[in-house]
Amino acid sequence: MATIYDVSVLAGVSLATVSRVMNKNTKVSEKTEKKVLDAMEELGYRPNSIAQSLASNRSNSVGVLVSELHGPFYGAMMSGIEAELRTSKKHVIIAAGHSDEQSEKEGIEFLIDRRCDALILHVEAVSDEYLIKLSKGATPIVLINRYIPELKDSCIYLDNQLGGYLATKAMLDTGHKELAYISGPAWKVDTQARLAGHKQAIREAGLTYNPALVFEGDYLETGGSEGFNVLMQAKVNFTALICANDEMAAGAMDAARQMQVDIPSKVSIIGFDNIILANYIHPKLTTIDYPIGEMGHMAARWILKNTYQNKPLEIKNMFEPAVVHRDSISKI
Amino acid sequence: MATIYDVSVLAGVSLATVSRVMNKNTKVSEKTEKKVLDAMEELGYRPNSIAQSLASNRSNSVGVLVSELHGPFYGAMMSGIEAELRTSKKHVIIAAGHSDEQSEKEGIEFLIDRRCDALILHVEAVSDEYLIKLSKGATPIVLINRYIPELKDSCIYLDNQLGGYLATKAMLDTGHKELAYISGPAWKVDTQARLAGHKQAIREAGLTYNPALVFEGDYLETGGSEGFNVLMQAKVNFTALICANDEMAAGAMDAARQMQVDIPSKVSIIGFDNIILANYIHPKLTTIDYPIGEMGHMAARWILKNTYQNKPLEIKNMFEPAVVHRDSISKI
DNA sequence: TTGTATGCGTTATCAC
DNA sequence: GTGATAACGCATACAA
Repeated sequence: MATIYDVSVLAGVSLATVSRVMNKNTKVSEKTEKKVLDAMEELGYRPNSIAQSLASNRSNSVGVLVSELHGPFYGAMMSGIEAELRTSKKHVIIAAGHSDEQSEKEGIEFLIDRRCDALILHVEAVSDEYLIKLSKGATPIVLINRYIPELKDSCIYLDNQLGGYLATKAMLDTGHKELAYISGPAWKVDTQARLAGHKQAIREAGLTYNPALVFEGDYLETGGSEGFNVLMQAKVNFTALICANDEMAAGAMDAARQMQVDIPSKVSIIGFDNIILANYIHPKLTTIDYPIGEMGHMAARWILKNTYQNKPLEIKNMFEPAVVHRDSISKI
Repeated sequence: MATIYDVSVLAGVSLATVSRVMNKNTKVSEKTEKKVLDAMEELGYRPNSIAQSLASNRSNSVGVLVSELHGPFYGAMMSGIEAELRTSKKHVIIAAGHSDEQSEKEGIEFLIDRRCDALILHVEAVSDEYLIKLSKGATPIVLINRYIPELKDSCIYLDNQLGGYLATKAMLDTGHKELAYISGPAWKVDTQARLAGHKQAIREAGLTYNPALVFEGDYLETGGSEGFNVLMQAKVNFTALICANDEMAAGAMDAARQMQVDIPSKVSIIGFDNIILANYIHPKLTTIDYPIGEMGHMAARWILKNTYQNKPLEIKNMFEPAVVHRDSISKI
């Protein structure tokens, strides 16, 4: 592979001059520039970005840590990030954290060792303290889907409580008064926020919150089915079921079908996240839109602005969810 | 950040010795090793992988080019790749090609410039010639989901024709004789192979292939709906519909529901790919399993073996699809 | 076993 | 406007 040195020899200029025409930061006379460009062309020269990084202390890469690489949610997020970064010639290094503390920490260290210029983290298992300490380090970080007061400017998050509120409100507004709820794992912050929104809506409606109508799921389809079965067998009545994510809603719908419980005439269901699946199942799932792709874009833009000083970009930290009306809720 | 130099000073040894204890390739006395390790610990030393790469001419990173970052298919693939590579401390740099020739080429150059040790490519738009020429370069490449005779040892692919054959055979075996087919875009190689398998099965069954029963879709849900509608409006009868991928099958099922055509009693449907969606829709979609996650693993293993000389790993180039029986086919 | 010296391909700070 | 030359942080051939 041709190096900058080869180019300089062929062009009959110094090594520094070649570097200059590449980086366009210093004036170079037109004719020497042409000589250099021609030499590059002839040699098929491609800069070695590793060497560039070492010398400039900039890797032009941003590390992204997600829980899983598969799944519709993270796909949309990474797609948003990549699209935004690509236009600025930055690139993405990915790692998976698997929602496990040790694994998440390893992933983060891994990315820092690669000298990423900044990190976009979607982490669930590490503590706030760890992240706060991390943010004091040399590598800027932006948090997606997590809100930490001390780090609020670098958090891109959804108002999960509002989402839980809106989901519940959608049921209340259509006349439902007996509401069941399938939540995510209790330790997750978004689980807590969504449930808090649920309670808030119930309170505002003058109803009383009944823990017997809540089932703790796992954000997986199976948890949804299980939750539906458990709730049906319990001695509680409900006409509406709020699921903390779409996958559990799909599982619940499946369980309902097996029990011959018609959706939505017998039980109305609403999901959360608006993953692509929601539009495919039958009846099409009414859900809460989680603009994760847009949030990925925003996280990338945050980095473009704060780490690469690109432009005076507008940053929006908090995103608001909205109800996507489809066919899984019926009036009562 | 502490450098190898800082460590050497604190440990009272030479710079080279520190490097040695890191790379474990040369013998170092136990006590000096301990001195070094302690110094590293004390300084919180983390090797600069950029500098390592420059000096060793190894980036320990493999570039992955996929068409899209979102979507269940690529997610599963990347997940397989990352899992396999992570265990060997290699990392993944991703780029998206968007099924566009120019974009795919840019992505590839981008990854090569980053001095990836090897590339895993899922490309559709670039020509065989381009890839053959590329393979002669310094960076090893492995192709996923593409078969090029000249490059066969570095291709990890599915027997798409067999898949098309099996899908059709599944219909024939349950008594169907009037088969409609919704294909992908004609220019794609997997489209062609799947259709070829379809024709082969028809031929073997002693039936005649009727182009009027084939609709060219786009591998998207909308293409499936459109295809179903077009086929229904045409003056052709069919009791079975073979879709070249699951998304189109889902679209077709949706169109069928709107036309009050019951699946599978009136029309049986089979998909292709076995994306996660197939298990969520109703009726659960019978389809052809595409072990893309496993193939991602294998591609990564190929690189571990050929580029990093890791172990005597077994490489399987061709994967065979299999029918996943669910609920969208009924006997006739 | 350990140390010295050189190179990897750039960028950047000086001079001129 | 252009050219030397010193970093950048590490690996490694060669000595000792």
